[in-house]
Amino acid sequence: MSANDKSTRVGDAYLQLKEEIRTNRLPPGFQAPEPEIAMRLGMSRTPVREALIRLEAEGLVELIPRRGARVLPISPHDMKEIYEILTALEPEAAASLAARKPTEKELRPLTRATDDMERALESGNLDAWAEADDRFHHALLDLHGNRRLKSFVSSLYDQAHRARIVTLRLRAMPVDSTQEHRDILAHLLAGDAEGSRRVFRTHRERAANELLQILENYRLPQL
Amino acid sequence: MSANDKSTRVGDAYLQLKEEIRTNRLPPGFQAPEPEIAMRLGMSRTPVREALIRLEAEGLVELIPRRGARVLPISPHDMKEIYEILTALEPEAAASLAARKPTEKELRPLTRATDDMERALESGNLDAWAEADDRFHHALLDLHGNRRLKSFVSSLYDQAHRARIVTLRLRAMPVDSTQEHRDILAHLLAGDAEGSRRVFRTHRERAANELLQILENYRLPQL
DNA sequence: AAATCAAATAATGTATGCATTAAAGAATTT
DNA sequence: AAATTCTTTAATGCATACATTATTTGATTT
Repeated sequence: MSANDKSTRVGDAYLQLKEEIRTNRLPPGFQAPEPEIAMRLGMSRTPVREALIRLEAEGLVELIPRRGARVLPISPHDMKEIYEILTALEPEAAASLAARKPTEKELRPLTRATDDMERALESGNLDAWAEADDRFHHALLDLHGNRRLKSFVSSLYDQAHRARIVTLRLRAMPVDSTQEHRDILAHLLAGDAEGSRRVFRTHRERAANELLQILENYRLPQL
Repeated sequence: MSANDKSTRVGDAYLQLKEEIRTNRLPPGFQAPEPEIAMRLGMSRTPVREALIRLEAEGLVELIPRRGARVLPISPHDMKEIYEILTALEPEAAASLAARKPTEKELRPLTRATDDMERALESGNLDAWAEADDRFHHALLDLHGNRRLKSFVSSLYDQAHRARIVTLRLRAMPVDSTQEHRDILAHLLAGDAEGSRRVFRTHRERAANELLQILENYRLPQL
């Protein structure tokens, strides 16, 4: 998960593998036996194995008995599952955050993230946009404070990440999405729980539809 | 998680430790170094270690560098976190299940669980009641079909389990709760999405309040 | 007796060894 | 050539070994 990653081999293996999966350097479907992975990472099988167990628990990897570790591909069905959960959780989190009337200062990280999204949009920097988008959602979870919620939702983000970076380039500029973040922020600032929930929910539903539409149009059954 | 637990030592260690934690034979706060646990389970450290990593990922155990594994206690704050998430997820799941108009036959497991809860209530068998209650919630998740949702919610049940069995005995018979399950079932049978959501949500909110109330009244800051 | 420091103990993190057994490949039969 | 059986190869699951280092114990000093 996140605890003891200070400078142990397990922690290194975990972080490195996770990053390589996120960035598609280890593409979906990639499969390799433990000894090979261990060799690539310059360590013995033991720490690699432990890292893989953690990655499996997070749904990024599958450990197949005699064939090694496999990077799990994401299908449209997976994305449906993920977005269905996000649609239930995030609007609720936004609502309860709004309900406790957060100060402008508290919401600063969200404001900054939204500003950055707008800036990135203007300059057409999609990577920067995606990064700010991610930051917005993570900051919201941080403010909300429910540790379990944050950790679970984060793992869903991680799972969906690859699909998102692919589709990001296959569609028009995310103008709506950016505007929706601005709206959510406004409702949070106003301490409007119901409004926050509603707008966030719309945001997630629209995003999910859009993404699934793209996966379908471009016939991407597997990412 | 759940995949290869056929008859490997890791799988055995995992299942056995999990069960001992659930049933308080390894009580909250219990701590022991790996070699000791390995000895108790009659195997070497290696498989124990791997099992512990999985249990840590599920939030049941904490691995503290030089002190061994610790069974995580559940505090009222933890229960709040857990119930907050369940309150967001389960009603939503019920609603979407209702929306697709499940047949009476499909809902049979829920009916049976509800019947069993009523029977257990009449005969005053609290353990049977708790088992049927659990069964109801799991069956709902199965019907709903979202694998990720089921696995996450299940892990939350597991975390909360100990607190629930303790409080079960510290309160009046769960008459309301049973009735609420009957109601939820009726709404599901009627294919009433909004009704299902509403009733389930009420159910969760009431249950959460009740439980937290008990923890507070009996001064149980740690379970 | 309290405090300080040194030696002993023990737990972890990791590497390595090894038996078992699935998968791949070779050899044989039909 | 296809099918079948036998060999070989190699990956896993687990045990074990070991260096490192936190913790405890014991000795020494004040």
